[in-house]
Amino acid sequence: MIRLVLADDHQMFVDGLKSLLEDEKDLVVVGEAKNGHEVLELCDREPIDIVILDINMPGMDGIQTTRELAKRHPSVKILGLSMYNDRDYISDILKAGALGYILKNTGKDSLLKAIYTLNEGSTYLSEEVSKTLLSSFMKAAPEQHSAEEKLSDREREVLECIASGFTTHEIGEKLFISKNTVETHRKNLLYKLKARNTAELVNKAYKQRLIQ
Amino acid sequence: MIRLVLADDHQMFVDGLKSLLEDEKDLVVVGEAKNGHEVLELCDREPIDIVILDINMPGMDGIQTTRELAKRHPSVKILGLSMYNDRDYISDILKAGALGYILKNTGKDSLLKAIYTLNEGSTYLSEEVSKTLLSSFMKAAPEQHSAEEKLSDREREVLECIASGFTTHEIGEKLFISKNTVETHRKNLLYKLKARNTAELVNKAYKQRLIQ
DNA sequence: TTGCAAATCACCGTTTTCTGGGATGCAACC
DNA sequence: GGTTGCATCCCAGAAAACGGTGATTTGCAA
Repeated sequence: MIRLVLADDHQMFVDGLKSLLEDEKDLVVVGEAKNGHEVLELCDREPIDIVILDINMPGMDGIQTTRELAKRHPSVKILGLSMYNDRDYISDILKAGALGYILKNTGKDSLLKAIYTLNEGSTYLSEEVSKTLLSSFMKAAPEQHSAEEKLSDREREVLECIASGFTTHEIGEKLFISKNTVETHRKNLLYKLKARNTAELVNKAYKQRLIQ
Repeated sequence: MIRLVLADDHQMFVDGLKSLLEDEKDLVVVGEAKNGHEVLELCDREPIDIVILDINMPGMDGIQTTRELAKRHPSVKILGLSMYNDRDYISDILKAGALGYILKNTGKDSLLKAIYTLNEGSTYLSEEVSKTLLSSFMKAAPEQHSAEEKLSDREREVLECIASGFTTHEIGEKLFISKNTVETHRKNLLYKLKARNTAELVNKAYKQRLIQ
């Protein structure tokens, strides 16, 4: 029996969801909440498997609630729910500790699938959500070809050392090459990334996701 | 009927997986690959629903393959597979365009669940993987207060200029202060962020989200 | 009012980076 | 068999960063 809590400030939505979920034999809704504080109280009081949490709630919102809940009750699985297929919402609530995210316009099937998947500790993101998150990931890493492909393995290695704060001499010792060689790599890196000095080099390396 | 491609450089593993998957009536393994190039060739030749891809392959590895595949055949769903529950692996392959990630030590059930979930375009991360990713997310935004609050406005301003590649002298002109002052700010920045030189300074500034 | 922290400026010697050369061996590709 | 890219090594002068120390002004808060 999976024990659920529903949290949404629209009572009618909660009622609908509740009736829908209780058609399932192995699900039971043990509590409802209109805001974050009520969710935390419910979870403090009795063992809960999954909290289905609207992101947009008055007072303590879904993100904050998730963060606090993940800290106080790490075993409770959190399913984020929202009308908006918004990259920042998705990313924020996942970072805060939610295991899944679905949109309110997705069907019953998707919701049930999310619940059962979360119940075993895995992650579920519905189709549209996956797409949004991926496309933003892809955008975040634009033309790798611009520079990434132009850097040799050795150059990348030296680049990392430079960013880590090692001097040319230290890098030479670390990689068992002469400091002159390291200087050459450094020169080539500056040229390839069009940077004026090490500071800008590290900056551009970050922006082009060559490090971290 | 879901059309699969299996990619792993260990033939025995591929064979085992294949026999396991073909017990399922609605799955068919239409190709096998030992490296990234073979995967791309297979997907160029015929329509594929899901590629199950080992991350650690000789030659073109799983990450690169995913990136290229996502570009050439966006409709193909990619399930990352690896022995290692490594945050960087997981995050890299998801950023590259994979929809799911499971570990080789997970059972048949989890694999099948992943396949069916991916097939409808949703995301699947197995339990351990979710935990790893979450714990790293949680760690990724720790004490911003540690340093952020300690930097003065002026220091932040100088920091940005340094990261942009301006020299001390140039920054002085830009901010209408003496280059000596800029040097002092630079020194204080190095001290406060515990960096050994500008390169590490910019690096740490990024990691602590002080810039960009 | 006292005290502290931030911002400003200064000096100076040492270390490191930056710049712009030149050079060789090796492997892959055409 | 030639070209190209990579890694390796060398040099030397100019520019910048680094490290230490000290000082003044200003503004805010205890």
